[in-house]
Amino acid sequence: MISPIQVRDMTPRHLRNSCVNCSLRELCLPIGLSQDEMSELDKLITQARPIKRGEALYRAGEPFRSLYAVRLGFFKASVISEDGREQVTGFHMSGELLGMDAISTDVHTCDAIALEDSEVCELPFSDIEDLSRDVPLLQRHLHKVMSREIVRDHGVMLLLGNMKAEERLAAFLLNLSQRFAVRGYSSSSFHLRMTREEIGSYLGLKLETVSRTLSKFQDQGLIKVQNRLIELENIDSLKKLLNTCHDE
Amino acid sequence: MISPIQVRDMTPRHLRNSCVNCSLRELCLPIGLSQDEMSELDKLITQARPIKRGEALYRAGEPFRSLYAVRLGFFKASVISEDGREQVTGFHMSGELLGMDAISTDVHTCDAIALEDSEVCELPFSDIEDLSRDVPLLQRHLHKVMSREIVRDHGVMLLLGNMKAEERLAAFLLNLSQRFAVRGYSSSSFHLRMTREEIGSYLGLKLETVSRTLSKFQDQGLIKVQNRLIELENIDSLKKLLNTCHDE
DNA sequence: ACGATGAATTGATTTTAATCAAACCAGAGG
DNA sequence: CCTCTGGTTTGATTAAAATCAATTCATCGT
Repeated sequence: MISPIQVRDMTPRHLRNSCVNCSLRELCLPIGLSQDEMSELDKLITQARPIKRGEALYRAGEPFRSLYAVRLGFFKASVISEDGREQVTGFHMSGELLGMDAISTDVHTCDAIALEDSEVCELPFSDIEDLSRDVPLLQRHLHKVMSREIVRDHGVMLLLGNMKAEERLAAFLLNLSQRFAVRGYSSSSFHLRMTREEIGSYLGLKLETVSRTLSKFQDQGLIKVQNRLIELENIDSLKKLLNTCHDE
Repeated sequence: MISPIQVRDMTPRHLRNSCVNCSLRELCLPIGLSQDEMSELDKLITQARPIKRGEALYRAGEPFRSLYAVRLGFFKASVISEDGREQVTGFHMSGELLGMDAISTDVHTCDAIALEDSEVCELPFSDIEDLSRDVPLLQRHLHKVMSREIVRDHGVMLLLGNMKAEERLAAFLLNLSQRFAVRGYSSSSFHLRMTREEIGSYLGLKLETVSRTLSKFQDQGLIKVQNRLIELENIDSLKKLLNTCHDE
């Protein structure tokens, strides 16, 4: 049986061959399924579906049928307000689950757009529910994954409600860094898949502010920026930017 | 059997007597359980627990065992960042469910503080999971409730990321108004249970800005403010404040 | 290789909300 | 009834980020 640790340390390349593995990281990884349960799960998962850069995996308003596990690539999820303002609610990379917002109304409430050529596994939600009735570990894990999304959202609220531009950017870069690290990529050097405007939308800033703040970090020797390539040169100082208490 | 509409229209007073009813609105209301299933559910629910104004229902760091359905009263939920900044993540009133963030790690990540004398039903989560394996409608509904929380959080992100102070306040007041209405209270006249500072924390504003903005609304004849008593005098104009597109 | 296009940077200015500061008010307890 | 306290309002000033505007840069297709 595959232990959580083993899979967690696998490089993305290793994850490519099995669709079960792809969905494992977020949906059903740390749960120790039996062989039988694994193969049940396997049946559930349809062929991997490729999504080209710029394409939508789904859009707000479309009927909800499935969750999607990102197998490969990079997505942004965003909501559009009635008056047309976009708010990016998250960036999602391999192993993460998309579409949980849609369960509540059986209609997608976000757009999910691929920011690079990507692949997803489609997980029909009614199958997940059926299976999770028979496999308590899966049930438990589904709940954890949804809860984790709520916790993540609370973190973003804290960021948007309390932090200054510099802190937001620092938090953003450190978060990306950490997530790349988990996936076996460099934590200190990575390529941003999104525009400054999309970063700004996520962080509640205008694109000019994002650009300026990145430049400032560069001037301070914290990072190196070459267009979308970011190198973190002083992670500790970035972290200090976050922990420094400003008020009271 | 109780239809959703019936219960939805019940006044809070009617909801007092049965603990099942209290948790119905959010957790298991719109699902049409059989009598048997209802009584199963009933067993699960422990005695209502009173929480005095100012007391914590739970605090971040405490082990997670149960979700809580607010039976009566008013709560704020808030996260504290490492450096001590508070972000109110939500206000919760009767019929709403608290604690879903804790499922992910089995530890509470928020504080939940009563803003007036309140009562909650404790719903041991392992019981919910057990029961929801046998009662698909409950399973489905639990998923919907968690998903709704995610959608709600996305709405807050949109508010924090995109809106100006006036829009945030307008959205906040209209949201409260609507939620009071659903519970059979006046939608145009209500008492704020929270301080200006708590409103500000939720909306990503300082308390002075909240106060000033309320005063401005009053000057414009949109609302009347007498300390914590709010009267909405021109709901349409408040809504217009939201829908008006400012950029592009 | 070259122009076109979308993205990013940088500067100048304005707007917005935060901050600092000083009253003011309402309710609780003696 | 009065005082104390926490909460609120309001004003003056400052700080932060948005906005407006102009280049510059990078990529892609021809």
